Amino acid sequence: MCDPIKLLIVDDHQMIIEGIQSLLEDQLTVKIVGTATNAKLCEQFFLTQTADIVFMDINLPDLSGIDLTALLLKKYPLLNIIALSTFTQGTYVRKMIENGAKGYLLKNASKFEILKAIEVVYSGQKYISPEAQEALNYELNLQNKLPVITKREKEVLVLIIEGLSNIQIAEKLFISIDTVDSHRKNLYSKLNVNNTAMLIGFVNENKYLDYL
Amino acid sequence: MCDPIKLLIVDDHQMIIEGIQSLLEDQLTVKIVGTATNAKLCEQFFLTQTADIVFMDINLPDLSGIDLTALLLKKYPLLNIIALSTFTQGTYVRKMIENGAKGYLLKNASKFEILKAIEVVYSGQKYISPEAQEALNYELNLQNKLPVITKREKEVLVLIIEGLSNIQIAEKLFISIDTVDSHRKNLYSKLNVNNTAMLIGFVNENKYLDYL
DNA sequence: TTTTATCTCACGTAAAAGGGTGATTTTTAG
DNA sequence: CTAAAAATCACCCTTTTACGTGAGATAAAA
Repeated sequence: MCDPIKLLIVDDHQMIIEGIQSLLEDQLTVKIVGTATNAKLCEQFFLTQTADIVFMDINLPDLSGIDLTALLLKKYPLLNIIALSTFTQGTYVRKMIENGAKGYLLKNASKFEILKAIEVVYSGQKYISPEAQEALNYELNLQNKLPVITKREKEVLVLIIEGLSNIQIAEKLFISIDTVDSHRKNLYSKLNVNNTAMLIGFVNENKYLDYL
Repeated sequence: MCDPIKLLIVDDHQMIIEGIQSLLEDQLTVKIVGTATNAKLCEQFFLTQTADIVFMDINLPDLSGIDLTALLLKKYPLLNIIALSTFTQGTYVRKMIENGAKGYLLKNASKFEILKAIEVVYSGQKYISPEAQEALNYELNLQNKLPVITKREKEVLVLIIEGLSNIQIAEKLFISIDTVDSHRKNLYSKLNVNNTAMLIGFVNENKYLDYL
């Protein structure tokens, strides 16, 4: 018989760690070799030990799981990281996968699903939970449908949202007021709105700035 | 020796339920008499059974834990409900306490803190975790410092945020444009901003509409 | 009852936004 | 290298905001 799969759990919630341990304690094929409640402890773990699979929470106190994933994979490219999240936010799923995570699990996952994720990822494939996959599809779909704006337009957009007038924006970007006005008009046109409030509403509703 | 304290866990995350069970399984003073992964199942539980303490997650799939707390306490006023949340959002803490919850625990609570919360609440007192208390204080503090606006001003504010012009707002509220303009001016003055974008920015940053 | 807050409306002015059109330069990508 | 996209600027006109000031009507609180 082969060695059990070495699992590291990174999550700042003791309950979650205990929950996973409890769910997996009778499982001989998986062994929890460590737990970390923040990014720093996780990094320290890898200084002396290793793991086959990492369960990575998205929300960590010191560093986001998204960034920690990128950081770890830069050092240890062969690591199998499975995201562990409370919410099904397409943006998170997308970013984790982009950063090299091999799987995405929700915290309401059943024991069966957890084991499946571990096995699938350990065998070299990806495992994304159905809800997360759906959110990801929705996200990618939405992303394709969202209007594309240019770099400069984004700069102007951000400043508009911050409450600057066209004049102030012009001063800040060292361009003419007319140019700012042009960018503003193009934004209105592309995002299909016709005043500042609607512009900001669009950005908020679609979390538009996350895409740029 | 007295009977163990009957505990009901309401949380849609299997890991959390398992985690709490695992943390409390060697504890003879507490017995988990049920678990519910949504509001409906929780209500059904109380049709046939009862509990001394309820661990109530804030984020449930069908109904928020905040609303479910209010609903349960209307039917069973003597219930001891302890909120269970991932995040320390002052608004949540405030609303749960306002709705009659007897305690507030974070999901990164230790076994010791969980037991303490159960005991304190069971003895008739309130238990709010330090972080939650701090957030609550901050919230209440902030709340006192936030400008007060009138009912009508709020109506106008909401419509401004939705992107309506003064004219459209005037039509909607059956008042003159000048009146809308007055309300707008008063809003700007009270919230210390000087254009629409800053107004919306203020509302978003302070989650201002939650207070009204 | 009397004060106070709220809601209402009006007038006027200056600044800014909203909308259209067109044109030049610079960058980027095929 | 060349076509397309992006960024720049200009001018026009209308509408809307922004800001000030004042004031009557009504409802709530002291």
